[in-house]
Amino acid sequence: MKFRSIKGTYDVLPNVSNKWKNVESYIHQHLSRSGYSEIRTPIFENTDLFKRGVGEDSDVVSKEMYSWIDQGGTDLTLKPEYTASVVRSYIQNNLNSISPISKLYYIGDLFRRERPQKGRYRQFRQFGIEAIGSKYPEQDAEIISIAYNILSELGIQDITLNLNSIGSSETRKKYRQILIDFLKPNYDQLSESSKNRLDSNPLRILDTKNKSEMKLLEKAPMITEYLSNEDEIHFNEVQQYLNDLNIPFILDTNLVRGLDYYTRTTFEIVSSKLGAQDALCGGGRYDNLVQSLGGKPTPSVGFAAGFERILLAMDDENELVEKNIKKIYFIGLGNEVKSTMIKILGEIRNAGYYIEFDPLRRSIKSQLREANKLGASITIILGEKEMEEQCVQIKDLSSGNQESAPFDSIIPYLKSLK
RNA sequence: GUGGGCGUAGCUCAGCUGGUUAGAGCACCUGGUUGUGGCCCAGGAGGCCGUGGGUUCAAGUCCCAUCGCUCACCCCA
Repeated sequence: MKFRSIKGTYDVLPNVSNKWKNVESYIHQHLSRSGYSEIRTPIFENTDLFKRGVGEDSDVVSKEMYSWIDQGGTDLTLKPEYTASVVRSYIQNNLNSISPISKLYYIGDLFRRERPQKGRYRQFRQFGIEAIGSKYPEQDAEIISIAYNILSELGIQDITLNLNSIGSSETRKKYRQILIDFLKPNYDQLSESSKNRLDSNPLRILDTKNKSEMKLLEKAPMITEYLSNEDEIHFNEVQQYLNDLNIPFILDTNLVRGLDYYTRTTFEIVSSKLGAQDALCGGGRYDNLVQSLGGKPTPSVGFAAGFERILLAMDDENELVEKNIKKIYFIGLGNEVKSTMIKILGEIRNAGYYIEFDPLRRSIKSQLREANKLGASITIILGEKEMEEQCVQIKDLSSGNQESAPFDSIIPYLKSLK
């Protein structure tokens, strides 16, 4: 086969597109009910936006972005994450002047050139929310609870909320040195990648999966011990509100996120139903991002969740099923009938019914089989006989009963069936 | 970028230690009388056995390479 979809991309085929649509519409509903408004930003941005926002040393920026120079010499990048783009728009459009708090959500496709595996694609879909403007812990708690509730209401079982605070940037600077001081004497026990990170980004060593490293880290000093007074008060309040909301969480002092902009609260929701890529959702507070992208200092919190992983983790039985709508199948027989058929079909469709016809000019037998396969409950049959009498046959497929109806009373007849 | 597993019909897979015209189930199409579905029955279509090379009298089967898929490392949603 000559052409196939690019590695790490996939087609959403008709048999699953409904599932996507249902999940998306549920998310739209839930988020607007919570007072969040949708924002859509372009699929590509200036490369520098992500370098500055996400961090030049992060893996995402340093080796996973789809970037190119366009014909005008501009360095562009397909969005590898949404937050930087939303914040750029927030600043550019002065959303702060409309309200001191902007509650935004998004649904869209992102691009990262990673090696594909279960739950990880090069073009993938995320939804997420950003609350820009509040520094208070109840905002953190709300964000976390929205994420948690959406996932559990979608019927995903075995979800766990992991929570941590990585403190303010000053706290982190202090802790960073303490961690380095702890790891240096154990340098030989570190993996290659951790050795490399020791200077560039030692905190990332904390969420290693390497068993011997994990053991070593059990004795490592925890970041939560070094939080400033204010960090700690904030963190305690977040936990208290989550308790008030009855949202179970696990404190995970090794939870350090990969994007550089996070401050204080970080969290992640994982599911055992996934493979190695078990994070359904991740997020946290980013109090410095707006400023570092050129806006006024504005505290913010948000999260992002991956659609592919949600669909993987969703119980098929808990699928949000579409209400059974009555389908009508129009059977036309013979050439003389076509133009009348098209006309009646249009009228019925305009009246709001679900109706389709056979564009292959197949036999009545085939058309009835097709109607049956599609799960139609009614067929309307129009052949030469009916043309002479200016009527159609309306057949109920479950009972097999069939009655004729004159052209001008088809819609009243259909209405009487309800 | 590194490693493991796997590539036979649209889908899920058989094909024993290399040996005749490559099979099944599901799906698809047609028919079971002249214009009536589901069930059933009969028939049909559909395969460069991923690709290229090698070993052999003989390769879907063995070897090498290559491409693709997949899982894991890594990273993250």
